[in-house]
Order: sequence, then C-alpha cells, then structure tokens
Amino acid sequence: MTIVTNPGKRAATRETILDHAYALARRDGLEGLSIGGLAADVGMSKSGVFAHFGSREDLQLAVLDTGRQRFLTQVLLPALKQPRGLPRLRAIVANWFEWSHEHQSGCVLLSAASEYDGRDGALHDGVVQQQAGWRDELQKAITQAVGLGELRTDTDVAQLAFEIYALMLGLHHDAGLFGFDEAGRRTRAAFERLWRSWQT
Amino acid sequence: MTIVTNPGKRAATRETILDHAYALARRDGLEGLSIGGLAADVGMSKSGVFAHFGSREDLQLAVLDTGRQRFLTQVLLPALKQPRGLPRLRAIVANWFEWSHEHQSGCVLLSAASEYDGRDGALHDGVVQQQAGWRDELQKAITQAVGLGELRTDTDVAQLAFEIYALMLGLHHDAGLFGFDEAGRRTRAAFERLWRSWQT
DNA sequence: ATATAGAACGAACGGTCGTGCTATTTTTCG
DNA sequence: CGAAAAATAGCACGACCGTTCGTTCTATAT
Repeated sequence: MTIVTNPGKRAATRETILDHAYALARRDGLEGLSIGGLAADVGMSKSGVFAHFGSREDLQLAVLDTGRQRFLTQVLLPALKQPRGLPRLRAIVANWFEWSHEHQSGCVLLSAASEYDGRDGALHDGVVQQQAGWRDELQKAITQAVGLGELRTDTDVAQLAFEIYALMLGLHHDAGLFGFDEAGRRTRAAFERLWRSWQT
Repeated sequence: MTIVTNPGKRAATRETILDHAYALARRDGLEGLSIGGLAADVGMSKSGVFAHFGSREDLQLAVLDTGRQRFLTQVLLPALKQPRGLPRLRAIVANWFEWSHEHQSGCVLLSAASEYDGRDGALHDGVVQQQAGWRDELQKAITQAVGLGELRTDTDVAQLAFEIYALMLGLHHDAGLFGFDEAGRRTRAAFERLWRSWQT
C-alpha cells in the first residue's frame, strides 16, 4: 500500500496559476493576459508557468473554462436547490445579480464574448459554446416555469431568455461605467416589469 | 500674408490614418490597436503615423472620438429630421439597428466600454463621457415624447433609456455570437413590448 | 535661385511578447 | 538511501511593442 504524498501537486499548482490568471484576465481580458505578467503575479518563472499549459491559447482556454465553472457554481448550482419554476428562475437572476456585483470591475466571460465575437479559432468557439450553454440553462428554467403554469403558456422561451440576458448586460455595462447602485436599481425595476408581463 | 500651401494635407492624412485605425480597432479593440500594424495597413512608416498623434494613447483617443462622431452622424443626426417625440425616438432606434447591423463584427464604442470600465486614465474618462453623452441624448428624446403626451406622464425617463440601451446591448451580443437575423427579431419583439408598456 | 517649413522615412532604442531547449531542483517510489 | 520522474528555473531566440532621432524629400516663400 503506497501512500501518495503529493498526489495532486501538478494539479494544485495549475489551480493556483489559474486563480491568478483569472484575476488578471478580469482586469485585462483574455487578450491582455500575458504569460510573463502572470508568472510574476504567481511568483514563478515564465517557463514554469508555460509548462503547465503548453501555449498561450491553451492557457486562455483554461481561464475561460475557469470562468465558466465559477459562474455555474455561483449562479446556477445554488438555484437548483430551489423548486423548479419561477422560484428557481428568480434565484438564478438573484445569484446572477450577486455575481455581477462582484464582477463589476470586469467579467472574463463577457469581455471574452466581445473580444472573440468577430474572429474565429478555438477561443471563439469556446465562447460561443459557453454562451449557448448558459442560454440553454436559462431556457430550461423558463420552460419549467411555463410547464408549471407560472408563466403564460404562450411564452416565447427563447425570447424571454434573450430579454433577461439583455437586462443583465445592461446591468454590467452601467455598473462598470456609472456605478452599481443605480444600475442595480434600474435592472431590478426592469425585471419587475418583465415578470409582470409574462406571469400568469 | 502667407498663403498656406497644402491646406489640408496634414489633416487629410490624419483622416486617412484614422479611417484605417477605426477599421482595425473594430476587430481588435482599442487595446489591440498597434502603431506598427496600423502603419502597415495605411502604407506608411511607423514613425510617420506616430508623428500625427504623438502617443499611442492620443491615437486611441482620436479613434474613440472618430467612433463617437460616426455614431452620432449615422444614428442621431438623421433622426433629428423626424418630428420630436415618438417618431424621432423610433427613428433613433431604427438607425441604431442599422448601425448595429453594420457593426456586428465589432463596435469600437462598445468594446472600449468593456476594455476601460475597470481602469482609470484618459481613455476611461473618454468612454464614460461618450456613454453618458449618448444616454443623455436618448433621455432628451424620451423626455420630448413624454412632454408631447406620447408616452405616459409618469414615465421614468432614465429607466426607459436604460432599458432601450440594454436591448441594444443584447442585440449586439447575440448578433456577434449567434447571428444578426435571430438577434434582430428578438430585439424587435422586445421593443414592441417596451413601447406598448410605456405608450399612452 | 535659395532659404525655410512640413511631412514622412528609416534606423535604432530598451522592453516585452510567446516559445523552445537545457539544467537544476524537487518530489516520488522501490 | 538512491534512482527515476516530475516540476521548475534559466537562458536564448526572433518578433513586435511604443518611442526617439536624424535625415530626406517636397513644396512654398523670399
């Protein structure tokens, strides 16, 4: 029986690097992320950091995935404890608010969306996949609320998902430029109207 | 009395450079804009381009202003020919749609907003000023519609401006990632609902 | 014809970029 | 403890970065 002393050394270091990389990417975007700067931030050598990913693009993809995981963990997962339908949908939006509040100084997922929407390559594909996946989760929650009769039966699911997403984009935009407080109030007010017009 | 010989030579060249710079910045953002790449694109030397602006930051500011001018020229100006109130407001939105359609592969103003929202410096200030100015124009048009009795007298002007802006953010986002056609339809549908709920 | 000013060029600067390659250190395991 | 393996450091590379400087070319003014 062999006691594994440091079974996850590599993985742990990788996690540490990604943690710093995520923080840096929040400020500068995935395009602004440099291996040299990241290494200095972590306290390692450039080559040491580099060895964990093999290329800058793979690092960027890993950071994007880190963002995806964190977003789902903070926004979607806790909401799944709420009963399906409107309560869960509202929980998602509430958690999303919280996320937006903590990320008003920069969100990797959103900046990635605007950095890679007009190009092609692995990062573009990753962003599209991430965004499509999230939109899908939103639509799933909405569909359940419709099925339970909490939203009008003629609800256009994709349409409502779009409008929810648009409001959160507005929140992020205004929060970043003009401050979170007013942006939050406006977004909340808009959601009030939104729920009212789709609710049964 | 000295006759200035090539009266617009310098200004004309500057305009040409800015034209190319604007196109490049649409793809790569203001942060991705490099003097070397720009010079190659224009067909000039790096130093020749550089001399027109004095610093990269001044170039970026000039490109940002170019974007502001073009946006206002294409979106606001033609709408001013429409009668005040709802017709003008709808014209603004229609022109904005057109702008968004042409800029689905990247808009300098929007990418700048997300590039500089979490920093400080001249570019941040410029972005905030540009965005606040545009929001102001929107609110002005809305206020007129309220004054003319075309929108409910209890209309929260800033709130409506926020929601309009959020929808256009949603349009740009979805158009860039998933294609303009569906995004356009969703946005149009959302506007239908929006007008209906604020109209008298 | 000559002097002057403006515009663009070309070379070079110190830095940083991403990426290889080779040591060296650290960890794992018989 | 010692060998094998993994992780990190060190160094060098070519490319590009923004910026500076001196030069060249051209067009006007004297």
